[in-house]
Amino acid sequence: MLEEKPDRLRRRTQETRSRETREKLLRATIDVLLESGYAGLTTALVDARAGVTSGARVHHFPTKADLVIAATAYVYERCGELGQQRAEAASCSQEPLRDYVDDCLSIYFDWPFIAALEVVLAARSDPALFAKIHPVLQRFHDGMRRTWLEALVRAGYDRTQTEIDLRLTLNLLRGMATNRIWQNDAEEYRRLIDDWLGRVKLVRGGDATTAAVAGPRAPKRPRRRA
Amino acid sequence: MLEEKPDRLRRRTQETRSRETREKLLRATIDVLLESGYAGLTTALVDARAGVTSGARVHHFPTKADLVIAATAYVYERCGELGQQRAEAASCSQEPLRDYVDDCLSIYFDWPFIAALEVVLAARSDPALFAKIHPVLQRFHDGMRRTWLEALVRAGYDRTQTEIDLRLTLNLLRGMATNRIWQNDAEEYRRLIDDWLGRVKLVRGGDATTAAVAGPRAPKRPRRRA
DNA sequence: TGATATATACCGATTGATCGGTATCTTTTG
DNA sequence: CAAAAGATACCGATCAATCGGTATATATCA
Repeated sequence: MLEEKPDRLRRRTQETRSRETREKLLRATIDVLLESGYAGLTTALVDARAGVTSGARVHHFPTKADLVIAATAYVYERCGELGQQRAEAASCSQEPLRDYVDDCLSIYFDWPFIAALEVVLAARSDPALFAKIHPVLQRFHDGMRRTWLEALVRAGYDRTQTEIDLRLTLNLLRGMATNRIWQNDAEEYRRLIDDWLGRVKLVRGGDATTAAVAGPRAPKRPRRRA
Repeated sequence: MLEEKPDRLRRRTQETRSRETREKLLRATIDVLLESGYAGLTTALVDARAGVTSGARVHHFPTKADLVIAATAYVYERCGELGQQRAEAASCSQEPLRDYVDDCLSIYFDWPFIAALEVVLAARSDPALFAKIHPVLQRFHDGMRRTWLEALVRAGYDRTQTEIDLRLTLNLLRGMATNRIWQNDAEEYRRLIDDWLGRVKLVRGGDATTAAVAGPRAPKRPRRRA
């Protein structure tokens, strides 16, 4: 009864097997979270989606909470890395605040926001879950804010004002993202965002048509407050 | 066998009994929704909170979904009425956009938003629930937008620009409200809102210090676009 | 008015299904 | 072989909904 599996298919170390199963489970958890919500997320659904038995799941993630937390952290990690890359690229862009918006949109107008919101809302009435999820969120948001702030400062933007601009922009987009759950009027969002970006330019540079466009090339600190 | 119940306690019509029970159930549903979330909302919890038997609940609201939908509509109705009153009062106020913000805050920075978000997010993955909840949301938002827009126009604001301002403001506040679920930094929100209101004034009137303040007393149409 | 009929409100035990978690056994890897 | 990984069977708790029945209010009519 010798196994005749070709060598190219063998050589599966335990670490590899383990990692693969874990990843399948995490991805499946996100999928189910998006499709059925936290309330509809059952371990059986995750097992089926991942193509894994319940025993395997329990082996890696003893409880449902462990699974959800790990999945959320997994998502945020990817998003954080992506954001960092984009921020770096944006620091020598023509319109870095627009790049920030685009980066936010890729999170808030897409599945990562939905997944996170499902978990956050569930954690609202589950102290144990909240305690574990809070540091993950905190870390991600602090990192993103810091990364983008530095990138914009490097591009010649005023630090104090930009800090406010970033926060306003983020909350504006987050509000739209929340609304999008039940009403997705993409055209309206686009118009509002354009209008908003126009105002930020106006306030920053004093003149709408020249200031921000000059941004990176002429880092002469175009400040102006109140 | 004459009944000697004093007259002041008798005369409970069926309609009265019915209304009382229904209202107790709806309030209890909101309470449980806020305390335990949609996932943690069980009919037994609602029964206990309302001080009503399961039979009574079923009689008025056959299914859990019926209960939740009715409760949500109940909340939105109250909020809509309140908003209408506030908008009317604001049309002859010193700073009506600030009044709009305050009205929004009373909804978004308080329990109505939480309750609504729980339901909306649940409805996201429950088509039947979604179909029933969508008209309720649509109606409320359209009403509020229209009410406040007319109030501000009456106060002398430019219609086209104000429509955008209202939408931007709403989404900004909604974004903060969503963030508040897991991180409540009231002081930061206050600063951001002030900054935002300052910019809106700036754009509208051309001059930050005079334009909007002049609003109601001198409704000389302080328009000025682009 | 008062007796009767009917409709509405309410009760609570039960049920069938679901779900998270445990316990145990088998397979794979080192 | 030993230990990690994975599979299978099962348990106890929970929950939404059903259902047969009682109590109260209202309509009908003699």
